[in-house]
Formats: sequence, C-alpha cells, structure tokens
Amino acid sequence: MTEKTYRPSEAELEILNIIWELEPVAVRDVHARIAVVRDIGYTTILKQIQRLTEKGVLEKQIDGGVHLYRSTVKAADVKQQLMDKVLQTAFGGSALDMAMYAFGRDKVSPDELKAIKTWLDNQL
Amino acid sequence: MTEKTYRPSEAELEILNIIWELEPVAVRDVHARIAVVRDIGYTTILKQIQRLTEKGVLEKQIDGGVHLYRSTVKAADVKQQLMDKVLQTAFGGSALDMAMYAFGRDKVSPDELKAIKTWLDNQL
DNA sequence: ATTTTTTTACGACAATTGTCGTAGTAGCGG
DNA sequence: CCGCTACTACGACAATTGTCGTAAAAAAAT
Repeated sequence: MTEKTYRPSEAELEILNIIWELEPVAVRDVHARIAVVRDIGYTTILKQIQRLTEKGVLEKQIDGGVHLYRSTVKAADVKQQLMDKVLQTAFGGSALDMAMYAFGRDKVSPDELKAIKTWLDNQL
Repeated sequence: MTEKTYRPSEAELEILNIIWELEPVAVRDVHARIAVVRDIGYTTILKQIQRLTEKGVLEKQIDGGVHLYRSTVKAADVKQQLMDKVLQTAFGGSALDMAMYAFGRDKVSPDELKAIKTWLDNQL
C-alpha cells in the first residue's frame, strides 16, 4: 500500500488542528479561532484552506451558502509522521535522546512526568 | 538575556548535526558524510553552510587553505527549541499526548521504552 | 612557472510559505 | 427586484528553501 507522507507546515498545522476538532467547518470559524490568538486576515486563512484542499488534505462540501471543510487525513497519522521525522532528523532515531529533550528539565511538570511514566508502564 | 530562537530547516539540521559532531570541519567533510546517504552536489552543501554562516549560526575560521566551520549555537538549545515548538503546535502543550505519539507502538523498541522509563524514574 | 585539481563565491531557479488585496458572486433584508 | 453584506476566487509578493551551474581563486602537482 502506498505510503502517503504529508507533513504540514506550521501555519497549516495550526489550521488542521482546528479542523480536526470542528469538522465539518466553515472558513469563518477557523479564522475566528485563530484570530483570537493572533492578528490574521480572513483571506489568509481562506487561502491556506484552499491550498490544503488543492493538496488533497481537505475536502470541501458546499452546504447552502457556505463551504464546509473536513480533513481527509487522520490527525493521528499526521502527528505520528511529524514525530517520526523529528525523531530521525533531530535525534538520529534515538527515542531516549528525544525523550530527554522532550521532557527535560523545567519544561514538563512532575505531574505530567508521572502520567507519562504511568502510560509507559502500561506499554511494557 | 535575549532569547534567540533559531529553528533550522530540515536540510540545515542535517548539516548542523554533522558539524556539531566534527567541528571545526571543512565543507568537503560535511558533504562526504551526506553524500553517502543521498545524492547531493558539493556546492549545495557549500551554499547551505554559507547561508548558515550569514545567519550567524556558524562561524568560519580560515585554516591554511580550507575554511573550517564551527557552530555558534548549542546542539542542546536547538533541539530543545525544536521539541518545544512541536509540543506546542502539534500537541497543544500536552507532553503526554506527545509521548504517546513519540513512543507509540512499533516505532520504538521495548528496550528503548525500558530505557526511557528508567530515565523517567530518575527524574521523579 | 604552468597546468590541474580543489575550493570558494555568486547568482539563478523553481517550489513553498505566509500574507494580503481586489474583484466577483451569492444570499438575505426589505 | 435591489442593494448590502458575507464569502469565495484569484492573483500577487516577498521571504525562505533546496539545488545547481559557472566562474574565480587558491593549492597542489608536474
């Protein structure tokens, strides 16, 4: 089966995260979400979404007046691919190295470390 | 103190990893390393290194005939920044979520999981 | 010293990204 | 129907990336 590896850019990921959460969703809603956090034009988001659609990452469904978008790729797959890439290119494949940087000193709370440890225990 | 956040592109990181390991190092050596893995022109690597130098990420020292380069940024800092960014943009800051994707099944060996767990234990 | 081989310096390009502006279109309030 | 508003379609742009090619300069070989 064909490995389709899609790694979104930063702005694309920001949009995808919102779409995964709200799909099917209209451009204005995605924009609204992002606009809260940073100053960004409506057409900027629209354009990104259109490009994502061209790339086949999103699909459009016209509902009444508005265009609603949904993702054609699974969040889990994309995130997995992202991590795989980072693991390889930044840490040469060493998961331990990555872990140390990921959860290293004063970045992650003890509670979170605990949760991660618990999860790991269940994995073994 | 000023937070200088530098996040290298993929090709830049590939080069930086080699430089961190061999510095001070000549372009031809960096190229040699990468050429083993993939087909890439010498001037392509040279250009990247020159751009990295322009950006202040590398510094050049002329030794005899060749130009030797060394990094001005610490590997640890850059990698830390990389992970921080991924943690934020891909996992909304949830280290546990990231961990699950990072060490999710059939990507990391049981041995590595064990090592990570051991490391985590020492962190708590 | 001349030629040959390395290396470095530049500039060029196409593709991608992030951002808008403008203009066309479609629905809705009257 | 008419016009106003909300959306969408497009194109444009500057910056960044990844890759080379060519030319100039420096070292090495003869």
